[in-house]
Amino acid sequence: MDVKTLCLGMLSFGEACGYDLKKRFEALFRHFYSAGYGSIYPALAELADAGLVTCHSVPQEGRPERKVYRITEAGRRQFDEALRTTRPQHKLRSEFLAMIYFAELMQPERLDEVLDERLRELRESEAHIAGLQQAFDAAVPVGVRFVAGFGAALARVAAEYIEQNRHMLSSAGAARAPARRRRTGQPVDLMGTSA
Amino acid sequence: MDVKTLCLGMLSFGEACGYDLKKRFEALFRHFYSAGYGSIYPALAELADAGLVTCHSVPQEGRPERKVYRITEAGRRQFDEALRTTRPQHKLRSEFLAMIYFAELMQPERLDEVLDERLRELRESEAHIAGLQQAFDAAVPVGVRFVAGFGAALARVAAEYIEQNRHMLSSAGAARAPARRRRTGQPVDLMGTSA
DNA sequence: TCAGACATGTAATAAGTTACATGATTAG
DNA sequence: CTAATCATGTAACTTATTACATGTCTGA
Repeated sequence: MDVKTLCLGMLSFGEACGYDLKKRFEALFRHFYSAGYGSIYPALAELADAGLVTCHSVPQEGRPERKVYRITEAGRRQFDEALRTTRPQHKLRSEFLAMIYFAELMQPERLDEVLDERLRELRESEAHIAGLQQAFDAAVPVGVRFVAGFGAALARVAAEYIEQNRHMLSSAGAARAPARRRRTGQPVDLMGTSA
Repeated sequence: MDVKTLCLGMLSFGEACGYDLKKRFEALFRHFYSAGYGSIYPALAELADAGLVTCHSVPQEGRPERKVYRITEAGRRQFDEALRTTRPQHKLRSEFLAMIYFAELMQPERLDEVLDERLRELRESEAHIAGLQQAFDAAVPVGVRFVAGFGAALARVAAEYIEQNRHMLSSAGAARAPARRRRTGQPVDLMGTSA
């Protein structure tokens, strides 16, 4: 599911211009998918070229014109096909966790800074989703509800985990382990394969 | 934190060849970071060019030679710098959630298939991490423990969420909502902005 | 007056994934 | 005999990110 397919899917809920789509992605997909103008506009142009959407320009007073895109029947078929055949991946790329992995090489202040920043982002994400959920009415598709709840659940647990376990990263534990490794000079058996 | 920096960090725990690094990434980073040979080998070559690691070839009988990489002092400084200054992002790209977002457009069987597949992957991830954790001994760095626990917590909650909420995606709810939209012909207000 | 919303796009760049290419050994 | 493990790499491809480019209106 690339940005192109996602735009197609979004348009199946109703017409929109590129700017609208960006806002919707921002509001609803923020916690699990990102898409900037640099990928949305080219995607819409390609969809139009392929006849999967139509585009009509709407001039406006005092603002730039809107290019409103609407999905075609061919577009709906194409999206349906994508839903049936695309393998839905779920990929996390966390430089945060990668960094924490090396916690013992970090300054305690830096470590706190990184953890606090992540907590702040998680809290913000929780609040954002809570705001969305409050605005949901009966007509909101079940999938939209489901993914919002999913995001809320993950953010809550991630924040709790950090709060409840960050103590193990601080001085107490961090001071001993590296000392031991420096004494022996042996690489750590990180996978338990040599034991 | 790109693959290059991550290789540098891994090498700070002990020397290794590209093949080893791949295995370690696979074992320890699998749930939050992916790196294939196609990114690891070029990364190591660049690190060597920059003098951040040294490389010595070790011929072996009956197997291809190993190119063993060892981090240099300059390399340690560079990695330290990266830990101090890199902004640790945490990015999820979930085509799974994107697909579920459109659940009402999916065939019930396909929906089940997708949910079951994700559950299977989550269970596998949980089992994999549990295996790692059992092999941990006292010398395992605290950061390694922390990220393993983090992954376990997230996988558990994700699986629970799916199991406890998948019912809302099935026929009962899914049948009504789209009907309403088709009757009115109005785009759904997905962000609660027009309410 | 100054930031932010509205609205579109292109081009350069970065980065990773996939496929290709090779080849011996070993366990089932 | 067949698949997996060991071990290295390149090249093409796909994709998204970032910076650039432009300009008005509105609210604080």
